[in-house]
Amino acid sequence: MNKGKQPTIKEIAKRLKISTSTVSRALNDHPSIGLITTMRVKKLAEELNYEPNRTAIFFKQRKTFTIGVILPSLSEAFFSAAISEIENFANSRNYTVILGQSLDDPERELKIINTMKVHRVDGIILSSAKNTREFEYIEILRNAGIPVVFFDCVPDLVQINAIVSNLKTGMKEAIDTFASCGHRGIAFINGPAHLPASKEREEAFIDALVNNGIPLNRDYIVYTDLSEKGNTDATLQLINLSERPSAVVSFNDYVTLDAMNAVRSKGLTVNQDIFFISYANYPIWKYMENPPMASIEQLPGKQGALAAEMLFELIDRDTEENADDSGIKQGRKIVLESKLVNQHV
Amino acid sequence: MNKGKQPTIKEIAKRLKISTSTVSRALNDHPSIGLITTMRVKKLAEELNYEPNRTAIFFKQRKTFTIGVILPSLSEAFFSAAISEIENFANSRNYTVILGQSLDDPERELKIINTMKVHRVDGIILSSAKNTREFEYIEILRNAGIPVVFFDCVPDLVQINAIVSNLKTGMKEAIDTFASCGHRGIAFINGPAHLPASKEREEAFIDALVNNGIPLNRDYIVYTDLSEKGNTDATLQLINLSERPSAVVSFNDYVTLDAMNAVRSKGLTVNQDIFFISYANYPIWKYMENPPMASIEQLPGKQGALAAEMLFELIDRDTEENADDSGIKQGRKIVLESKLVNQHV
DNA sequence: CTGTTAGCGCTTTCAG
DNA sequence: CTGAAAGCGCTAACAG
Repeated sequence: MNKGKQPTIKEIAKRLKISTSTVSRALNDHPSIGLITTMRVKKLAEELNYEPNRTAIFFKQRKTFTIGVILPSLSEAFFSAAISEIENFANSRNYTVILGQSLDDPERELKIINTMKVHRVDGIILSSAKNTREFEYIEILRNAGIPVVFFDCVPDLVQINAIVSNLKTGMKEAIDTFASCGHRGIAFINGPAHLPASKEREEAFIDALVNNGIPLNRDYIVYTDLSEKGNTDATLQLINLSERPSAVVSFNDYVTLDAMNAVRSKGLTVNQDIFFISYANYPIWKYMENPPMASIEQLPGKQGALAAEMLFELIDRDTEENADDSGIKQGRKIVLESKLVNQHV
Repeated sequence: MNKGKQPTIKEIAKRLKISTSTVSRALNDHPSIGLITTMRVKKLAEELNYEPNRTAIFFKQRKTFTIGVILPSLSEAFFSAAISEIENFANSRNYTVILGQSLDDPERELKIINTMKVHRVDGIILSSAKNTREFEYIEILRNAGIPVVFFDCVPDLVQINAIVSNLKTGMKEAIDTFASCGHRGIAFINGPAHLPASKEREEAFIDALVNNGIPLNRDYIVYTDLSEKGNTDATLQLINLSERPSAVVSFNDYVTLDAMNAVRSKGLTVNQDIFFISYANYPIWKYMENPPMASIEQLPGKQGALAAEMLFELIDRDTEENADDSGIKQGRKIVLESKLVNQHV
């Protein structure tokens, strides 16, 4: 029960009657240390059950081998898939992941970012809170020299690193699919208008309609704040139109779930009176008796992995002390094409 | 662009022509420092945008204000609900959460535990990997003086701290419900036999049958390894019996999802030919047209919060240096009753 | 190849 | 009320 009596290099040095620096070097396989000494040191370290005190190393090296991941919510399937892959990647590099959920609250987000800064994380992966409009933290982190990679919810700025998913390709496929099935009344339940993700979807929606020679009906675009009530209301708005649409693209699966409930509550039948396609983030369709017609896959796991990869590149670059300020890395963006998958029906 | 030129207490001391110790004390509101000095120090610190270097503090204080959370999977709803609450709780105490997913692999689990030990976390919350049979890490962590709280998947040992959910109450209610609806052919799709959680469920299942005067039919208890195939196979085993059961309790929602698919694939109808109740961990029933009859709620969020609470008690206790070894805290367990909820049908 | 020395930033006795 | 000095455990010039 050698409580708290963790051995240190000093202890090893004393027992071996050599200096601490030699011990340190031996332990780190420094080439300049003789093979025999190295062996002796390692052997004793083993015996004593020596473990380096990383807090000392962190302190000394100004590096923590820790990255921060900040997400709106840890309990949404999209994000848990992403973090799962991030953790995986980090783990393979012997990095540790620290975690924060913003709950889409900008204040909370800022607080988490500060905590992470204070913990001196080596980098941050961030999916911004939906309601964040001011991105002061970008400046804060830049000053602190902490690299950041965004994904999913990416601020509409140039000088940032991000994994973005091209929402347009998937939307086009969705509309094409609907059109080729003969649908003309195609509606769109979009998310909050201020989100880049909403704008992009909407543009793509309109483009795709035009492409298919379907005239745009403004009533067919409705908005939800993504709450259950918002989703339901938006859906009812569509259902109550004199000319009810027969096909609906929606912002994401959560919206679709509520929408389908609303549809049923009105005595209509999914996949008969009305068809759905949505951006995928909830992997349950295979279990539903009447799933949407298809999903636009956004590959959250892949996005997470790519974000991690990009972040580690930035970290490595920093570490290899590019003293020159070319290190002001211009924002780099990797685009991931969304695409239609899972023809459920 | 004061790159890397974070001000230190030394800097403040110099400018104010006082000693670093005074600065340190002032910053920490030490009572022995004069009000005026304290003010001056704080003011300058503010101006310089001083931020204490936590890595130095961690090093000095042998405390990292970080807890580790290790879960089998980050992408299962049950666990994301739990971690979400843990993060919440930790956040409110200004602690940081570091994260690891074992993917139910004992080796990986051990590796993560070592990483966390090395990062000197102040405590760990752990839901053990399903396949872990050897709990050497308990000893390791005890020696390292890192308190641990288990939840959900808890080793069957006495000297550990844990939040356990009493699976029996819920099972009893489930069987009672089935029985009161007139079901006599009640089956049980259990998880891997070696799990404490499976054993407990099975005991409760048998007890409850007896209680309701229903004779036990051994064929009505089947097992799955929780894979999709395992779930399907187990279900088919039941369906193919000469006397098909009319009601099924299953290990958890994921099992039920696959089971319901299997049932449908055989041309049977859920909630007509066969009824389901399962331990809840997947919040989607409200969206299903034919959900299970009810769910046995296990309150993952609450379990997480309780685990965090218990862990912080242990940490605080340690910190208030109970040098005496009464600190060999006997295992304490908090039991959470599972109960039947969501009468979906 | 190895030892000496200094120091990371902060806290904390011990003396005033 | 304040300062001087030591030290946490480790690394890294700089000397041999």
